[in-house]
This record gives sequence, structure tokens and C-alpha cells, in this order.
Amino acid sequence: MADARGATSTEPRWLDDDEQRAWRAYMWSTKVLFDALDRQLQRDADMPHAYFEILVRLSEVEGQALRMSELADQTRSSRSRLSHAVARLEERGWVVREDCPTDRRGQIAKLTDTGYAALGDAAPGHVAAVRSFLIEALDREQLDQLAAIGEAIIAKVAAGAA
Amino acid sequence: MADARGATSTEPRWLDDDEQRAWRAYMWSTKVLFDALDRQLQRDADMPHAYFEILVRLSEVEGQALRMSELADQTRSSRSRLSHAVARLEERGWVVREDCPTDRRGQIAKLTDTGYAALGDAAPGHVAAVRSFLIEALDREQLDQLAAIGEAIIAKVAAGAA
DNA sequence: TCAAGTCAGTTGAAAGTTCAACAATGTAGG
DNA sequence: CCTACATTGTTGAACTTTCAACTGACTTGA
Repeated sequence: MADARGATSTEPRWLDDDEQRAWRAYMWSTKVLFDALDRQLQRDADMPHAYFEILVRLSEVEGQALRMSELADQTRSSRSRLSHAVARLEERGWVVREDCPTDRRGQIAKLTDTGYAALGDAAPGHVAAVRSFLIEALDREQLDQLAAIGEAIIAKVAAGAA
Repeated sequence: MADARGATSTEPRWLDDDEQRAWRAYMWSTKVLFDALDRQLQRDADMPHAYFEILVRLSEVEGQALRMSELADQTRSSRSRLSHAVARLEERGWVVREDCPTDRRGQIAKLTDTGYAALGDAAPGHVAAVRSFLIEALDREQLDQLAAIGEAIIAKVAAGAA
């Protein structure tokens, strides 16, 4: 992009070589990693990663049930997207929706036994993939660094988006 | 399979706390970061990130033109996806397709002046967003670490997928 | 109590991606 | 040369995500 600069007075500050290298490596690594994980999950468990995450979140809470808006926040998906996704999960029999007893606007998504079983089938292969593609690529020190870096990014984006 | 099986166990080896922390921070950071960048680009330049990347790749090569398959590799998209995307870019007048002179199967995607201008309009805001959300979140040491980590992941996935 | 405003969740259409199938061309071996 | 196979790129259908509009229910303040 070095030449596609407008003739504006306020020249943006482009990335230097180190910044460029980090940014590209980061972006590319996420692409190849999440592609690989998606394909593994689709192939071995016939579900997209988004479904898997919904099932995971539900499985981890008391009663295996969450308000739709909670679930949307925890999976970082829009309400619309979650609504469509849960509709499809309901068709598969993995989740059911129930009315919320304390708020009549609310809906509660609840993991079914079938859904729990589907998650149980999918999880080992997925964890193995995460381990082989990510964990084993790094040493312990890098793992710590990655955690710190991730947390810093999360904090910065949250601050900027506020 | 990264399965630390005992003599008879088929229990997968789950992630320990450190691994879990790194994995979740990494995954969550990519979600929030790429969401923020996507929204910035969509809002300020009316284009999805995928379009931007195609334009960037084309802008960086001699003649601002690439074979479709080259372009697909460099943006890590499937051929089908690229084909659809370039069709839409062509509708916008940002790219044109030409026959490849040396291989009659081939098509060459070429950046137009309009496309170049669109990229020029979009780039400063995008770079600013990358800088404020990613670069400024990290110190120089972390930037180096991130580059090394990204490169390690890329190598590991490439090895595993081979 | 009621009106205005907010919040929860859904919906349908548009936009984008994936998947499998396909036509056309190139390549290699007998 | 001819056959078999591989590669390039496109297509349409199915699927997923996004966007804007919408319903119904909660909340607040007068």
C-alpha cells in the first residue's frame, strides 16, 4: 500500500517493518489456525465452530441453560445471529428454548441430552486439534506471552470501542 | 492425535489452566479485534475486510494484476470464494478480469484506477485502527513475541495439514 | 395510570461463504 | 496422436451472517 496515499494533508502513520511483520503473522496465523479447526470440526463432528461454542457455553453453566442475551454475550455473537443459530440447533434437537419465568420477554436456551452427547463426541477431536496446532507449536514461555498479548488486545479494543 | 493415553484410557488430554488461559485469550482477542476492524472498514469505507485484502494484494504487485489462483493463495481464500468476490468487485468497477495470455484457462484480475482510489480512501482509516487496537496495545517486546508466535503457529498448521 | 423510551428476541431479505459439480484447458505417458 | 488425468476458474444451491425492521414486554416519570 505504500503508494496508494491520498494527497491529503494529514498523512497517516503507516506500519514500520516490525509492526508489519507482527500484524501479518498474527492475521495469517489466525486464518490458518481457525480454518484448520473449522475444517476438523466440520469433518469429524459435522458442526461449524459457532455451534460448538454455543454448546460449550451451555454445558459449562449450572442447569446447562442460559438466557439468549447472556449466551450472545458469551459467544460474542449478535442477537440475530444467535437467534438463527439456536433455531438450527433446535432443529437438530441439541437445544430447546423455554420461556424465562422472571421476564416474559426472555427466552432460555437449554442444552438437551442429545446436545450434550453431540458435544461429548466432538470435544476430544477438537481439543486434540487445538493442542496439536496451537499448544504444541509454542513453548510455555510463549504460551504465557500469548495470554498476556491476547488480554492486552482485548482490553485495548474494549477501551477504544467504549 | 495428541492423546496422552494411559495403558487403557481413551480419555483425551484436556487443556490445563495455563493452556486454557492462552487459548481463550487468543481466541477472544481475535474475535474482538477482527470484529472491530471489520466494523471500522464497513462503516468508513463501505467494504468488508475480504475486499480490502484483495485490493491490497493487487495494489502491491507489478501491474496491479494477478492470476485468480495466485490471488486466492495470497488472500487464503478458496477459489470459489474469490471468484464470487471478484465478481462483486467487478460490479463495483474496482477490478476487471482479463484473459491470461499464456494459459487459456486462466483469468487475470486487475485493479482499476477506481479500485485504486477506493483503496486509497480506505487505507488510512484501516491502518489507524490496526495501530490503535493492536500496535498500541503492545510494547515492542510483545510485538516481537507476537510475530514469533504467529510464525510458529503458521508453521505448525502447515506441517499438520501437509 | 399512562405515555415515552428501552430492552429481549425474532424475522426476512440481502450479502457473503461453502460445497459439489462442471466446462475448458493443460500435461504426461504409451 | 490419444487417452487419462490434473488444473483453472466458474456456477448454483445450500448455508451462515448481517442488517434493518418489528413485536411484545419492562421501566420510568409525571
